[in-house]
Amino acid sequence: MQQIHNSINRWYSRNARDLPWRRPGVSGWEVMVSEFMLQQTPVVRVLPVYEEWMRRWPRPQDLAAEPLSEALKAWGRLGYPRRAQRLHAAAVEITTEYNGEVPRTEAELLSLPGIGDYTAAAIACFAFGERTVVVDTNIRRVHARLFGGMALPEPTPRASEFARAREVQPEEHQIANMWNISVMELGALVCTARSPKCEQCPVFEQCAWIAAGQPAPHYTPKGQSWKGTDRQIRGAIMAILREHEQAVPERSFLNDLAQESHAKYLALEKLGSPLEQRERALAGLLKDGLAVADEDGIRLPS
DNA sequence: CAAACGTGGTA
DNA sequence: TTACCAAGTTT
Repeated sequence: MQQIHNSINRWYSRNARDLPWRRPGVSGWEVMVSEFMLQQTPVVRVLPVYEEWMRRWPRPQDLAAEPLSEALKAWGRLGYPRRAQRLHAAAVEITTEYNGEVPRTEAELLSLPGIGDYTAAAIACFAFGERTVVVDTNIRRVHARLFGGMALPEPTPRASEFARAREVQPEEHQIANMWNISVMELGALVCTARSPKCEQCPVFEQCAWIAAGQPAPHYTPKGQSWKGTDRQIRGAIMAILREHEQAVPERSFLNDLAQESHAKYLALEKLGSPLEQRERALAGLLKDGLAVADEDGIRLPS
């Protein structure tokens, strides 16, 4: 096992990407912002938004002082705007409850909005050097192959996976912390979901999946639906709201846009979604607090 | 616990 | 072109 630890950590030291949130001396806030943005989102899309975000709001209290609408606009097209909402809410809580300092323990981090098991462990480890067991989709996949001999991990994480993740960790604190990021990076760059680059893998010789003859996945991925979903309509509505400083009349979203041909709302018009669905999507955004309604119409929340 | 939640690149 | 996938969290 120690050989595997050494191989992957050595691989990381030579192959790790130079990312802004990995620079020596980064603040807890920098790591935290990166982790929020990286949830379900590729690094290349995060980079430009992250740079502008940190330039504008270098501390939690800087973001906390802004209305939510500014955070949602700066979030742009990163996706899952509720992450921006929760990051803003977390910044407010850090400002009021933690004197503007990002907490360093997993338990405290876990209590903040938008921070679950993975993000709490990641911030505690990467920003503060706390000893944690980080388990993300990359690490789950590497473990499934290297130790489990399977092509992919189970669709939903099992308790046994977390137990195994703890068991395979190096004993020494510093080595274990590097192991967290090393395995994650290996999964992101080499042990990828589709067409893994096994010829580049530092633990090819020890891999249980290779030894088993690279068996195919024992299940077929469920797939994420998108076309014609409420999510698509919500995204289109949010895109419109981000572009309008003033409230947008509610009827602009609910009328038969195809016939009225409002050029401004082309994004919704092209979707040709049923009225009922547009109503449901808008109601969902209002319920989630990602949009608000007043006498003038719909706008981003202050 | 399954489902909902955005977006754009890649095969 | 369709489908998968990317540093998950919440309900």
